[in-house]
Amino acid sequence: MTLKHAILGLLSKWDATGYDIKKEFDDFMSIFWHSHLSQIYPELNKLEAEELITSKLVPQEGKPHKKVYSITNGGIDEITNWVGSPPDPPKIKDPFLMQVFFMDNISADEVIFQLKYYQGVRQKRLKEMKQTVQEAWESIKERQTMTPRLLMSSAVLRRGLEQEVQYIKWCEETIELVEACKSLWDADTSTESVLPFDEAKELVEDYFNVAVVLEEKED
Amino acid sequence: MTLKHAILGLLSKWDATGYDIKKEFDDFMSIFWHSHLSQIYPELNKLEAEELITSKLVPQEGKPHKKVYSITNGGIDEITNWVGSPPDPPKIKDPFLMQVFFMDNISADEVIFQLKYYQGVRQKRLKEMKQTVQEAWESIKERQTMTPRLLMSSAVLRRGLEQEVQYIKWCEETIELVEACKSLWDADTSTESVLPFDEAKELVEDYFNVAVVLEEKED
DNA sequence: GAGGCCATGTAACTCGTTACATGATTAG
DNA sequence: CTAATCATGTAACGAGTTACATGGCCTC
Repeated sequence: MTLKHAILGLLSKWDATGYDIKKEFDDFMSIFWHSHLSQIYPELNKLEAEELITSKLVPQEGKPHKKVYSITNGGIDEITNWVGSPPDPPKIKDPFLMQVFFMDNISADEVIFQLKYYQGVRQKRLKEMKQTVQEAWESIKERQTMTPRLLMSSAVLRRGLEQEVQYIKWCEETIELVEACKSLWDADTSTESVLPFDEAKELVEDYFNVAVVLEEKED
Repeated sequence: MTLKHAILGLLSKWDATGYDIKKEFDDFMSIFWHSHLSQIYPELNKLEAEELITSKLVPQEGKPHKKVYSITNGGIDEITNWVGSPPDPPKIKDPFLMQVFFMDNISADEVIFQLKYYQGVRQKRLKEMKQTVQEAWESIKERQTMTPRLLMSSAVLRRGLEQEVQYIKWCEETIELVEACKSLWDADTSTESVLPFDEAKELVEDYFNVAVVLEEKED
């Protein structure tokens, strides 16, 4: 139940409509959250019923009327409490990594194609994020003020950027590994694998070591 | 709808019971997937009805009977197809990053406490993963064979490890940043922020640069 | 004697996604 | 004239979580 906190957190910064909230999710919070309007609107009604937020109708010309929500004291309590509460252990779902895990079912060339394609997806995402961060940073420099709010969002944005950079690098290195080990896929025809085990072993160990991940391997 | 593929993928490797599948999820696939037994069992029945898998009852002594599932040709088609199909763009949910995003609502000391706590959570996870990988790697070296299957799982495991390493590093660096900018939190009392903007700016820019994330910043 | 492991499930509920429904304004 | 943006919602369905139910065996 965290959509609740995503909304309350946002409303602890500015008043907003459901539509605004959706845009904020997509623009600045997509690193850690996403949701549909059809989920946001009912949630807003629920939060209003719980008296954590209030709304007022604002008529507009040439545009549909809008319902602007504000947080209540109860809402502030709820979000402050949640932010300070023990974080849940991470529960990751990454369908692409799952596809990779099962890619022994397709040919080496197809594996490389998939990795390249996904690398492109992530590269595009990174580019967009970089632009967002850049623009945000420019406006901070103009205003010449730094606040806890800006500091914490910067931290989260950096985490988002570095995650993308790393994923792209991983794709790159994994493509190289598969390229080097391609002959393993044709091994069913001969009794012995075309690539000798010791060579493959070396390649995989190097692949792990560039990631500085198994330093104390030999002790 | 990917639980389906998680199960089919696994059964494309070995026959297994619902219980086995759950353990495999938790032990080797937790990097990219998780599920509850109460979700797995009904899904298995559904997949059997769709004739993508079949089952046979195996009675056991001293233990409850078990239902061992095997994949059918239809199941193989389904999983092969899915693995080769265009990957979905990532949709991440990271409640801890969301907490961080809203941590301007609590004190700098509490922020640091939360970051340290979560760093510990991730460190524990990394340690467990390292052990799993080490054991898997030992048994591969004993068997002296490398296959596409082993190669692709290594790739995924490395991604999991490096993700943890990076998250831990990020916690560390973010703690340092908050430590250095602590005085921003007391700024409401004085008109001018205790930490001058230019100093804060420097700190944040360094923080971004250690992540090698905004190289082309000045051009 | 308490708790964990093996083993399978149902029921109730919450959360998340897709499709449907409406309707004016503006940019390409 | 088509698509996007602004703006709010409902309905149906699918996915995921928590609680409940059963029961023997083994370890601390």
